[in-house]
Amino acid sequence: MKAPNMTVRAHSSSILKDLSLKTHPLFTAPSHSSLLPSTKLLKQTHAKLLRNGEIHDSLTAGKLIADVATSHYSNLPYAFRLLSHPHFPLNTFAWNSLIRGFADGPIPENSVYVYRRMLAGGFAPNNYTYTFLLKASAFLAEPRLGLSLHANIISRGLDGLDPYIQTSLISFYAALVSVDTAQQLFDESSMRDVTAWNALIKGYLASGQYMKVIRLFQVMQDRCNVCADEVTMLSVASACAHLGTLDVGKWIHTYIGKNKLRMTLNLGTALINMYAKCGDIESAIALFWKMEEKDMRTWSVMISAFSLHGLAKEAFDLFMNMQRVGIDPDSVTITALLSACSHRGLVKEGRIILCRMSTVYNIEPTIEHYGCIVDLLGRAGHLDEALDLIRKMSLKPDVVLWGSLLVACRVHRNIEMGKVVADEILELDPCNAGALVFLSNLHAAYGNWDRVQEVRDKMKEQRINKPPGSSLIELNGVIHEFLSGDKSHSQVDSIYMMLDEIGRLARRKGHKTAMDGFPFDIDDEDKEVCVSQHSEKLAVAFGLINTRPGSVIRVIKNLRICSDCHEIMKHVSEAFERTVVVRDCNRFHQFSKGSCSCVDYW
DNA sequence: TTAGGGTTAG
Repeated sequence: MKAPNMTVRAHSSSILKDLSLKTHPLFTAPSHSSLLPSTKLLKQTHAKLLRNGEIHDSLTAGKLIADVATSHYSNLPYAFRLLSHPHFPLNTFAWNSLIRGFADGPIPENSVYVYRRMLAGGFAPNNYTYTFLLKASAFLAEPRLGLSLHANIISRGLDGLDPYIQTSLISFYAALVSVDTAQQLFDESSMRDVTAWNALIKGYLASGQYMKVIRLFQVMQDRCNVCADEVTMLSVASACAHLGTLDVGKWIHTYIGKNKLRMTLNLGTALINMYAKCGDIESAIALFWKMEEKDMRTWSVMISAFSLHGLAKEAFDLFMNMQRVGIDPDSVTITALLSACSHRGLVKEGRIILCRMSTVYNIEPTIEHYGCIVDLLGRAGHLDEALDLIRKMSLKPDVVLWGSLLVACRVHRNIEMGKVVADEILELDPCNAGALVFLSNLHAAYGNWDRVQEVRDKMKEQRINKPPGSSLIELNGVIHEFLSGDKSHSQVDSIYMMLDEIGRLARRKGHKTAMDGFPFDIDDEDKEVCVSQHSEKLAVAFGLINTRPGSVIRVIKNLRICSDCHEIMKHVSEAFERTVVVRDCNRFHQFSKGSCSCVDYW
């Protein structure tokens, strides 16, 4: 296959030319007394080879470079000096070893510099050389570099011969260009082993095409007779977690056991995450305690699982437990903990965690941490404190951070602050749908219909839309998706009849449609119709029709559940004697006997 | 004597 996008390739040559060896604080050669044991040994070997003259033997010298370059990245300048010595017997293996060392180190662009020196010295790169360089280009998030390397691979006739290069290219295209191009390369490749499949599947996972991940996993085994391995299962488990498909998730857990795949630390962690994200917290807990080995990620995943399910106390207990067994939290652990505070309104605890971050845990707060705190303070009604925190923090606030505060302003009906926040958002992102809708509703509330029209026109002109609400529900391993007001499902008539029935039962219990956040210039009746056909209601109606009485109905929603749907779900759980679990973009809501696990705080 | 695919929060 030819490298796509020739225009990019034409000017990408500058990437290979305008480079020099970059330094890094970690590259500073350690003083003699602080030499790592292995470094000391390497220097002794070097000295010995110099003394006995074996350094002039190309194979021996190459081995020394390889050992030095792959020992620790602080030794990379040492390896580079060795290789630059005028009498050093250079060979491709030595060059590759140095490229490999730099590609895995803190400054991957140095590997490209070494590659350029290798070419200038008249050495021909081989198939090994490009696997290291393509990895470096992925680390550097530099598509032009990868495309340029692909061009070199083709011109040297190395494409299509080596499965390692093929997979490296698939992986590079999936990560930095497009998964479609990766798929094209994969289709044209004659060597589709499990690693190539894994690279492709990972590409679909990274691009958010989760159903495709599961489909590919099936095709790979059923039609192509390739056995999945632990790495495949990691991607499939992650796709299940995103989709919330518990049945498929359970099936892959069984598949791992049946096919005797190794339950690695990473795979166990991915499965815990899958169970938690699919709403089965009990299985997540059971697997967590069953795992003999747990690393910081395993603990963090479990803490965030508790957080997602509104179990803040359990999240804090586990956090303490984690430290007791000597595992330090990282930035993700703290995010999970702060998010647990947010879901339960634990303002005091959240403030303490923020204070301790840099002093006790040695973690500098990032914009995400501030996001959690702003969310926590905002939801709890401490709007002034949240705004003050944003103004005082050393980081530049982003749209997401302001967005959290805007949601809080809407919930607590602080119109004045909401206006200020919406302006801040539009300053950063003039097309931000959330801020524009807020302003439109604000003008409508004051009857400024001209201004409303102005905002609406702008949204129309720029084709700005809020993402449509979508809900997923799994039935017998098949995922059914519903959009708001969806009439495309084959069971449309019975779904809408069930929806009417739910509405009747709810009204009998005194339910009145809650239409918060809706444009004020739509007729009340229209608003009611819109709300009554929200995607999660359609999914639950479908679930009620198609599942046996008493079974749990699980729905995954892409947006935050609205107040009306939240109330309706409570009625459904009571009237139909069903547990309804809804995962919205923030957390889980478990409705049972007329109430929700979030105790109406979300 | 070197190589490809890896889960987590927001």
